[in-house]
Amino acid sequence: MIGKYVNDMRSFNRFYTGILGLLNTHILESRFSLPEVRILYELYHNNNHTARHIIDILHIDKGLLSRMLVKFEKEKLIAKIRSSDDKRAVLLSLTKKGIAEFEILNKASNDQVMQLFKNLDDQKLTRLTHHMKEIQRILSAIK
Amino acid sequence: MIGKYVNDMRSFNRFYTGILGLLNTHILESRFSLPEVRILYELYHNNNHTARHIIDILHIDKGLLSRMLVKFEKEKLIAKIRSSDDKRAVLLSLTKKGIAEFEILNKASNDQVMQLFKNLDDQKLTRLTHHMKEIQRILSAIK
DNA sequence: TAAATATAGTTGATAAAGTCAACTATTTTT
DNA sequence: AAAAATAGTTGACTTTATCAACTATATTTA
Repeated sequence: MIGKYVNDMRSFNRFYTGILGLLNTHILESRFSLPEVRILYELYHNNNHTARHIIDILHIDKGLLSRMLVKFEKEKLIAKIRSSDDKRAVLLSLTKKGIAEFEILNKASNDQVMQLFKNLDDQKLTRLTHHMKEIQRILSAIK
Repeated sequence: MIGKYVNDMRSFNRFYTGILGLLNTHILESRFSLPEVRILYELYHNNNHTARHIIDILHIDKGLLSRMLVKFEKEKLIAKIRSSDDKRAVLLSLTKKGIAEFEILNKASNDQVMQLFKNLDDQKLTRLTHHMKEIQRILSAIK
């Protein structure tokens, strides 16, 4: 019965919402909001994103994004360069300062996960991440 | 190296944040907010919760919760009864209307997951939920 | 190719969500 | 019995998010 699977997934979703909440607490103590961190992440890993691209990936409101980018620019975390291909669009990239800031956040996030792992031995971690990869693999197929 | 595991988990977290976002879109189209739905869920599954209990489970601000409960009461979704054991505390329970409303939401959430599952065969679903349960089991140990 | 339509991004007005501290009424601790 | 702690409410405020209107440029289509 498929309903059983549905219940299992929903149970997991509630559980994992708690885990994600736990891991996000430290970020909320930083000077960045969660969506801000996600934007920085995208820019760190892929230079010359456009705002549109970020909207598509993160499903964030374009008005909200625009304002956050203005804030980032004011703080000199990002640079905006108008695209020569499409003059409506703006190419976004982290500045050195932006990169440095992100790396601090990133380090803190790693530490946070590390903390979570501290009572798990190597075998458990191997299994844990194996299960995660499998879920990712299975669910990626449904796009 | 433990750093590998950390990266794997963080990759999964980003991925699964997207899945949860996808599944929550329909809820955000309902007349309830996400935390409101989570509260209704708790009350549906455990009668005579106190507000404190819900705060501990959902890590929600008590001011915010208090207001949401007022809203629920106005809409006759919940009933509040002052505890006789502890007269500061209030016991919360869903009314018939609250139960009915929750069941509608719950049905919609099930349908949403069902939709996600529609391209996955039974074997994949068995595996998927197996991995989820294992993750839940491993991570539950770190409390 | 000119007109209509669509898209990228910005801005203003608002609404919804979340935070924080002060406060009342109890209960528990010392 | 006084002091400290807890449950819940309320008010003031900040942060996030939503939505529509708008400018500038690109793309489509008649």
